[in-house]
Amino acid sequence: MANARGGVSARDVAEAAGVSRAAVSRTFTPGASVAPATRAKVLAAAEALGYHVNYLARGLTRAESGLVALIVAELATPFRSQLVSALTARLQEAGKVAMIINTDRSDASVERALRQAIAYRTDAAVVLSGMPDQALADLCLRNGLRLVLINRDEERVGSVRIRLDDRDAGRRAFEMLRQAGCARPALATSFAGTTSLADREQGFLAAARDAGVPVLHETLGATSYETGLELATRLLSRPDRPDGVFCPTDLMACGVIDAARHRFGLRVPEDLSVIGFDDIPQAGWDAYRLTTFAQPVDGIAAASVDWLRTAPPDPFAADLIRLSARLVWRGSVRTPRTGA
Amino acid sequence: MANARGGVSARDVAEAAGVSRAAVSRTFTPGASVAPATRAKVLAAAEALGYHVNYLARGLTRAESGLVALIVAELATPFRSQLVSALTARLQEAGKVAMIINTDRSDASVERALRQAIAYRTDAAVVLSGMPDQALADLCLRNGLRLVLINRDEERVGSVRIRLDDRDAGRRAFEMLRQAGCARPALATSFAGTTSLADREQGFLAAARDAGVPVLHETLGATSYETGLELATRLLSRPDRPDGVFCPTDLMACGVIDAARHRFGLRVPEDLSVIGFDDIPQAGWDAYRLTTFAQPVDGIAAASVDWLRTAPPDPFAADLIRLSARLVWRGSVRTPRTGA
DNA sequence: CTGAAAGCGCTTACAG
DNA sequence: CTGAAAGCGCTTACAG
Repeated sequence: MANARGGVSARDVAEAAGVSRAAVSRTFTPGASVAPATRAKVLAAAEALGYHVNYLARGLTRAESGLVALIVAELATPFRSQLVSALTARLQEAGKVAMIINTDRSDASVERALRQAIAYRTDAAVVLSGMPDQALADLCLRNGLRLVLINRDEERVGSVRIRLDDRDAGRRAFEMLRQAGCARPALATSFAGTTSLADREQGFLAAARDAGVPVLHETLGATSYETGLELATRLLSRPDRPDGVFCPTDLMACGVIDAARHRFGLRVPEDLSVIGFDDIPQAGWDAYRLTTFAQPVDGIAAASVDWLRTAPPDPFAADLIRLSARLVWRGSVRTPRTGA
Repeated sequence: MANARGGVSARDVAEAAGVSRAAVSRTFTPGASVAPATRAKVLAAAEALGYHVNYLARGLTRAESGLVALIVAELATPFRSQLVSALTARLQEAGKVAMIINTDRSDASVERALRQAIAYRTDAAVVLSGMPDQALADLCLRNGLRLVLINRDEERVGSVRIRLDDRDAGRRAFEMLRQAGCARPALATSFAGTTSLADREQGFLAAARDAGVPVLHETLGATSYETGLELATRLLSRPDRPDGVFCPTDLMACGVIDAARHRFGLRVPEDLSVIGFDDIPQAGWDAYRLTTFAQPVDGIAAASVDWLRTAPPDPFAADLIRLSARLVWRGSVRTPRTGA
């Protein structure tokens, strides 16, 4: 009981059990060779004293700390919190523990977050928001931590990116609107500049171009419910009112639906078809029944943790894992049958 | 560059700067005395090498690790994720970092979580889900970590509980329904047995008893949207159909509103008044406009972190901090004017 | 299988 | 203000 915070250490246990400190260490190291009798004595003493291996000290001698940093902005958002939850669970299964670091998405705050991760010698940092430049990524590498970039576009040597087929989903969204008989499709976008968002939008626009159909397009604020509300208000106030709209985010789509219904007295999908992206829980609620693309949240988490466990560290490779967004058909898009 | 994971250490910096390791340490210790010139040399060398103080090692010598464990189940729920987000932010402001540990709320998993926190020598554990028994709490204390119990009822010596005036809110909910002219008030509860939930319900029931009004009461499942849907379905199928209902959770309230509207064709609040609790973002959405009690999420986070910073550790005291839930009046309860 | 010893990267009295 | 030294709590060859 002689350390800085008065906890119980391996030495206390060793004394109580009448063995060496090494024997205590071995007892708590899977696979180490300890005689059953020794082991039993150690375990008994440890239990009696309330001993727990100090992972901080262990992290100092071993190559791994067991810590993984999750770098994220706006954690309270439905999609974000689902992803963090899945990541935390998967990490736990793999014997790691998640440390969460908030950012505001600015370069400075992402840098601060990463430096924090380095200081704690986390085994890896999973970036959900913002984007470190290559110099920062190199700094991480040099300090022995691996980088997982989720839904980020630019490649960084020594890291893995996990991406969806956003562009393709955007195209499919357009096709669905066409098949639903929408004559005036619209796109509601935000100023949040992440590439996964941009890809969804580009895909939609490209498909429209190919089909020779003009699209009504409004852009505003963040990817929030409130933005959806306001965007719909603008779109639906136009003389050439759209009859179908694709939102790169479910939160925006919920806002669009509510504005259409409650502020314009429109019916969804009869008067306006709406397609979202993410498949947050609210998308399945009776008030929305939103047709949307589901992000494979658990698949993303599993792929991240798997890569960390199995991919050999390679400071020159920039890995890429592509996952698919699955269409979830609910009631917010007209079917040809229900059609106007 | 000689450690287990090949990172850069204070020794490397000391060599490069031509000073002692102690000088490097002092440069990164606020308030330590270092000559400006020495400091400058160290900083330059550190920058060039990409050095970061190893917090794991620092945590070994100092009394604090800077780590705080957040122990939580169902992180992806709106209220939970808001609280975790606020806690993380406040902790960060205080120079700490949050480690999140998932539980399934069972005693075994809470114990596992706490032992994990002890192993990492976190400065504190904030318990949002489940409840450690006194023996476990003692184990934490003995290992130098403080306990913050949020919305938990039983007191634990050596910890602080942060509680709301749940009982009172329950009473107020009943009064509101009465004033709205509801003749057949109902209570929709879940089987989730936390005391804050129970207190809200008890308060409601007690007020009804005092007023001599019988209350229709159904109980089911978890505190989820789905439970709300099902509970409303049962309640609204009864011959003595309620005209007002209090839900101890906004998620349940959203389910109740959706069932009333979309499955029974009822109007809210004209046919059914609904009151929730939490004030999750969705409560403010146009589809719900839910009248509810707001949990002071940031206040809870601030109080937690403040206590950690300022309350002197006392292994015999069981502190209690009471916060108020603020009524947020929106449109889901009839006003006497709109009344039937 | 076991213990003594060295080492991981820090910090902190202690002399100077 | 500065450095040598001891110590925090572990793990891991190294002998035995």
